Amino acid sequence: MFNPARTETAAPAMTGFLATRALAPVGKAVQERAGHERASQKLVETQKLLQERLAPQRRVVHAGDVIYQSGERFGNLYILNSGLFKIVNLSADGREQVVGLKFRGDWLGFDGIAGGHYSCDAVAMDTGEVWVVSYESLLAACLAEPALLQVFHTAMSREISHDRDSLMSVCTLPADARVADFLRYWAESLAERGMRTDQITLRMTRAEIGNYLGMTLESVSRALSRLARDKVIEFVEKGRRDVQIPDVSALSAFVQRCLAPAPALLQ
Amino acid sequence: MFNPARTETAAPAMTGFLATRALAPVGKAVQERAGHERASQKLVETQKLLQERLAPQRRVVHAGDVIYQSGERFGNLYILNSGLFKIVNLSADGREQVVGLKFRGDWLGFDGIAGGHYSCDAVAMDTGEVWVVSYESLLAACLAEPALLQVFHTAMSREISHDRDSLMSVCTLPADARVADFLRYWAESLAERGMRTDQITLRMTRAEIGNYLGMTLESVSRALSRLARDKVIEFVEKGRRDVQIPDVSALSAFVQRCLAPAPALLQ
DNA sequence: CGCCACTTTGAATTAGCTCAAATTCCGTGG
DNA sequence: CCACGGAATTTGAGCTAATTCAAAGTGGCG
Repeated sequence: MFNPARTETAAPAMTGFLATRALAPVGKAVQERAGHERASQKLVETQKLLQERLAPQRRVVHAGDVIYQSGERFGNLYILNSGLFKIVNLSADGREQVVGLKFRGDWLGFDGIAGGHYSCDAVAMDTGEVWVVSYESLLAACLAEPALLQVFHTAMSREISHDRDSLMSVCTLPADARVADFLRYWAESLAERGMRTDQITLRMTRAEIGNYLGMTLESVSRALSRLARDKVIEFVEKGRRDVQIPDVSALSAFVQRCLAPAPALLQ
Repeated sequence: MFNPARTETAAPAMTGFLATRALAPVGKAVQERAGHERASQKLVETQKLLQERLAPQRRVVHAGDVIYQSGERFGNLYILNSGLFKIVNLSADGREQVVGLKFRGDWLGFDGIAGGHYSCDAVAMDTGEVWVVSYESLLAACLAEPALLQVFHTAMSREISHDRDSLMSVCTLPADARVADFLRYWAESLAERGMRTDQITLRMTRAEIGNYLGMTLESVSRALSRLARDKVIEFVEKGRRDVQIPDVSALSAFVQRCLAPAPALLQ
């Protein structure tokens, strides 16, 4: 639930697609940038369509704010305009699992459609802005504007595909590679959204990363140390929350190295 | 792709919701059965609605038939009327991962909506019947009949929730518990669909189960042996593909036992 | 009847976990 | 501005669950 005392109305100046331009991409490879520019442009158009057709309520959230909780009655979907959010599954016996990380452009709340109640928690990890849309009004708007329906279905479809990729990562990659793949995905997500990727801030503890990736916090720490030793990433001096990724493709190469069967040191 | 030589038109007698009644539930606990009856009834109504409004093309498939392949142009969604299907993700570097198992009532193809191409393979593991619906015609029908839209969204929502549960299972459960939880889910899925659950046939090899659960085939075999030793399951004599589950809740209890911190053997 | 694919079981190995200790960071209050 | 304390992180050492490797065992099917 939103903490009412902390709920604010978004200041118009920092919202909408205008804000995006201030954080223009700083990528290196020109053709990659072109792809990301396209994706970013598409995102901006989508946001515009949503804004015009739905006039969603905008809410500013802060780290720790709960957007919705497991068991709560379903009614709204949430479109993320900025900030970072985590999706947490809670089992009957108390196990807790981070099952998703969401950025600008992602939607929250799909899990509630089927059963009429949300089946997980959605929590802000950072200051951000969410657009609140009731499912009913979304459906109504979709009837008038089929393009909106396509946007909605696309968001769900992407979520399904990404969840499957997560499962594959957890099931087939060793710990070090999983961390590298996680950083790669994060960097690419930022790039697609038109944000800089050379230096990213992990707004989570090692324990949260580990939980999401199915390993212990110590394993995450060791993996990051190895990545730094191999110069695939670099820690920004003072503080280990900020990570520099000089070259995203080096992360993919690291993953492949982890998967390579034999090191073949000599000969 | 369907093998054209093997594609048949479904015989009317064995299709539709009438066929369901022949496989009425054989559950034990009365209240559980009531819940499953309800779910089963809902499923039947949904299938009826789809049939009336969409008049989908019906196809009989056999073990090994590929419903769609990664990279193939998206166009159709598939509603499963009977049979068992697996969803396989393939990574660029050749890793292969079973990311889903689908039964009667489930839908296939959602992953294709976002990118215009399917992003995984869907393969039949058994003889079954799928209803083929083009995404376009589905959307058109949804405009005329909003209940259909709800059915469609519910199917996607359930898929998202279940994918998250899978991730949680892989990330938080030890190998033995994962196998037990897998069997529990399978049995419950069958029960919800009005099929008998006391004796189920695993239509997959140990290797496939292991891949799906993120462990080796040997680990699956050992886990099943331990489950049998603990009388949680029982192998039907002659052949180890058929498993008897006298009491589904014993599987949940086994999972909890695996999670218990200390065995506390003495004192 | 015999082949072949699948399964089971054992033994040795190892990746990742647990436990523990030292270090760093950051907010808070003097 | 700096000292302090708690939380997060790093790193080491030993341990364990699960893997790999290997060898039987079993069943289905031509």
